[in-house]
Amino acid sequence: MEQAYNPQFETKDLINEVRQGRELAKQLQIHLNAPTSAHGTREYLAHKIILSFDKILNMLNSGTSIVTGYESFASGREVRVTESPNSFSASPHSEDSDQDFRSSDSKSDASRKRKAMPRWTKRVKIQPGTGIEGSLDDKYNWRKYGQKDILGAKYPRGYYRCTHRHAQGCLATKQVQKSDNDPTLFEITYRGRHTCSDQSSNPTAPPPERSNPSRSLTANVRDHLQNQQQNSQEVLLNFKTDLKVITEDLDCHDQINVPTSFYFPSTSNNNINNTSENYSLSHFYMLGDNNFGSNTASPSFVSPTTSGSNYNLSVSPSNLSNFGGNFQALQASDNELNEMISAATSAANSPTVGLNYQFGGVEFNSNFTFDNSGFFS
DNA sequence: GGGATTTGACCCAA
DNA sequence: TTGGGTCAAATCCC
Repeated sequence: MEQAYNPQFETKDLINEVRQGRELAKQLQIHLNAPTSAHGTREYLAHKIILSFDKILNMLNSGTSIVTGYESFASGREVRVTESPNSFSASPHSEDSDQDFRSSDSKSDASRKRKAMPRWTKRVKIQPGTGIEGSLDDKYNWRKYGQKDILGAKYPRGYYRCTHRHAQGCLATKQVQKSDNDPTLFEITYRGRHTCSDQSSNPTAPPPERSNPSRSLTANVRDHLQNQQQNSQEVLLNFKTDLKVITEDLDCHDQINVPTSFYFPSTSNNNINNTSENYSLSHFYMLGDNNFGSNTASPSFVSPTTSGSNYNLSVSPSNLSNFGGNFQALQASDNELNEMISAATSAANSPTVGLNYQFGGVEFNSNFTFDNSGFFS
């Protein structure tokens, strides 16, 4: 069983705090658009917002799972990545079930080893009709070893282990569970890091995985996805070139959660007006570089395919820095806020939301701080 | 024939 | 006792 999320706060307090933070962000938005607004006022508002975020984090910090960001491979697929550094919920055989791994260690040792396995969860949304539901290609070779009907779940859970488990002793496993409410949404829980030679170039980052050509996506579909991702990254690079973020006045940069990069999804109604001094951002999503520290699980941020956001943030690049990358909060509607809180406080339904908080479709990770000096360089 | 998948049985922590 | 996780034989597929 998952370790229960233990909210040491009242949900209403958290909601109030988030709302207060949003109000502050809206005020900041107004000041950002007002040419006569004093710089000190903007800084004060930004500082208050950060304090509000810190307070929210303190409220949420009792959880066990850490949302490390989003990962996107293509339009139509959205991936939320969460990580739980230590697995306290593993079932007895989740990692040492094979005879090969039972023989050397005692069961208690194996259990401790298993509990130390890193565990993280992706939520992958796929487009219906693309034919990738069964594969959910994630670039490692997986072998299915079981399937179980889970109590209360509409769909069975599939159990996969690394194909190289026997040959190379790779202990990585994953579980694939289709969402009850949204059949296009899959929750993939990974356990253990790949130690096989088939791993990607960054063996310490949990999510990177390699395809299994024999039963995964067809080459055409995969190429299509990769091309789309590449196109997105080109957009990103263009934006990074055009946007210069000044951080010299940012006095709280050491605690600000900043994504690795920003991404404008080409399919949404974002409006990037490069011809004017300001950038009008109706959808300002974040895309990661997968190059964070070895202890983070692919802290990439992706574009959830939300649309119709009620808030259009118009900022100049220099002002952008004063908001420290958290301006996504400006786009959160009341409904979104309620959903965020609901998700963060409903451990029974979503055991991986421990430190999860989300603004306008982007989740932030309390353990994930980023020194933005040199960011966008 | 060999590797992958299916599925009923088994194990064991809660 | 229950239910999640895994085993392993049977079956499928290339």
